[in-house]
Amino acid sequence: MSSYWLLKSEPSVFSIDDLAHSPGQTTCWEGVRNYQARNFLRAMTVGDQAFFYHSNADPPSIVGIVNIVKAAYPDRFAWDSRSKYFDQNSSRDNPAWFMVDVKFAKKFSTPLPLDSLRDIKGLENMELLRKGSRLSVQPVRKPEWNVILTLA
DNA sequence: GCCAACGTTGGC
DNA sequence: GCCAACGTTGGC
Repeated sequence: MSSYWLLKSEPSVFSIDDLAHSPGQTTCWEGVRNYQARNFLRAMTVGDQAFFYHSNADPPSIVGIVNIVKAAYPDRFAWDSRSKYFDQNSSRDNPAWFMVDVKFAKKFSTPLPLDSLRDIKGLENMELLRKGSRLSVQPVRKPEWNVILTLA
């Protein structure tokens, strides 16, 4: 039984087009530095799907779908002192942070702006729409997934 | 640019 | 263990 997720990225840093133009249309999803988000990353399995969300965008929107193609493994950027994701508390012996690999699956012909999702029936409890929600990796319930697919 | 919401840090 | 201070996220 596969699961559904939502991944946030600032398009000025890494957009869905960047992913589509990456080698093999695949990238590692590095830089998650929040424990709850990390735990969701570790719960992912190959075959899971995720919405690709553009945060800090105009307008912030769900823009497509990616597939999880590699389950969680240590985030090596946490070990790189030159990386902005460096964390001295993460060691090779005892990694604190993890990443998965995601592959481009689909770009919606029309993005779904955050604002347009707020009054959609069936999305009332979606994490993305919760006031103050900041999780960059979040689970999506199957009914929510299906509602959004229908919209797209 | 503002600021609300949230997570983390560290003094006590 | 509490909580104030601080830093970050991300919508607006």
